[in-house]
Amino acid sequence: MERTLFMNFLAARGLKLTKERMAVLRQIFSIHGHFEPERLYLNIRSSGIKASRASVYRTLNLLVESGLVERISRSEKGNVYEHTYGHRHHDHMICTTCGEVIEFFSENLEEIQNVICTRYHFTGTSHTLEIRGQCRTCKKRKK
Amino acid sequence: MERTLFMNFLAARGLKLTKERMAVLRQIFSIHGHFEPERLYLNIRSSGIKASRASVYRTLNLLVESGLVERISRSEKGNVYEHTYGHRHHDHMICTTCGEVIEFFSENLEEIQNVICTRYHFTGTSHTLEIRGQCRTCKKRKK
DNA sequence: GGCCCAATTGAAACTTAATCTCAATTTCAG
DNA sequence: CTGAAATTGAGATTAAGTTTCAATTGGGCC
Repeated sequence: MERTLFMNFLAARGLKLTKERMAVLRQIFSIHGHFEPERLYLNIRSSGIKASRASVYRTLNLLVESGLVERISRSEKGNVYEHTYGHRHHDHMICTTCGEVIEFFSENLEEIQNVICTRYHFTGTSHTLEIRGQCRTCKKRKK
Repeated sequence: MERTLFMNFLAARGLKLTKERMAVLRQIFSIHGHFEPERLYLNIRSSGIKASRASVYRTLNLLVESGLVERISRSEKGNVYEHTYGHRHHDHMICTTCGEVIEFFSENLEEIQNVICTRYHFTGTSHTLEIRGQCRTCKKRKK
């Protein structure tokens, strides 16, 4: 699982397996869905493990490089991440009022992108689609 | 044109039409394509008009609110904007090898997104689709 | 196990984009 | 033209994220 993959990644780079790095990894994969670095840091803290903000950020970057975690957006108040290992690809809708993130997937959308790539002789390897607007709740509230 | 639209927007809000705001507007619409706030500020400066960074940022936000300008991404080094008025909406393909940016538009893609939004009771106001991969030239070269 | 050294850590300083403060200035309705 | 309200600029402030560097630690090697 992700633990082994991360260990292999570290080994391949001559990096060390520290308790701080393990704590970050464990915490990230225990979070269901999106998270911000600060929340990650606080979660780790409140779980009794001591790790500095610097280490949390450093490990986060390593995890992104390893492909286990992906940065999915930059909000007003910083980056948002999610772990990708064990997660099917999906896109996001983001409510600009409350910040809620809705995940969705559309086979149709994927297919059309392939068609477009072919038309432009482009070899697509990945994509990010972010739809911004208002979620049901915020839309109602505004009335 | 954009000038009139912006003036109407300001008037509707009881805001004033200042030379600084006009300078920002003029500069933005003279830039073909994407720009960053800092570049905008420097351009205005070097064109002889004096306007502070604060005013540039403040006006930029007003323009986004008015719908004349759109923030298209948040890069490592700040936000990237483009003016939308007089520009048809489009998405981007980015070659990860050479950095080339291909703009494209697909009515199909737009429609499917509307369908998805409806399904999730989400009121989409804008979106960003970025397809990463290799352009024709780089693909050929790699062989 | 124990040695050794490169990698890692934490605390605090730093960086950078963007926002805020507030006194002085400017706009514009009347 | 006048005055109230909005705006401006310079510099202070904020906050996310990175860097610095001395002290600590992991892990290959014997």
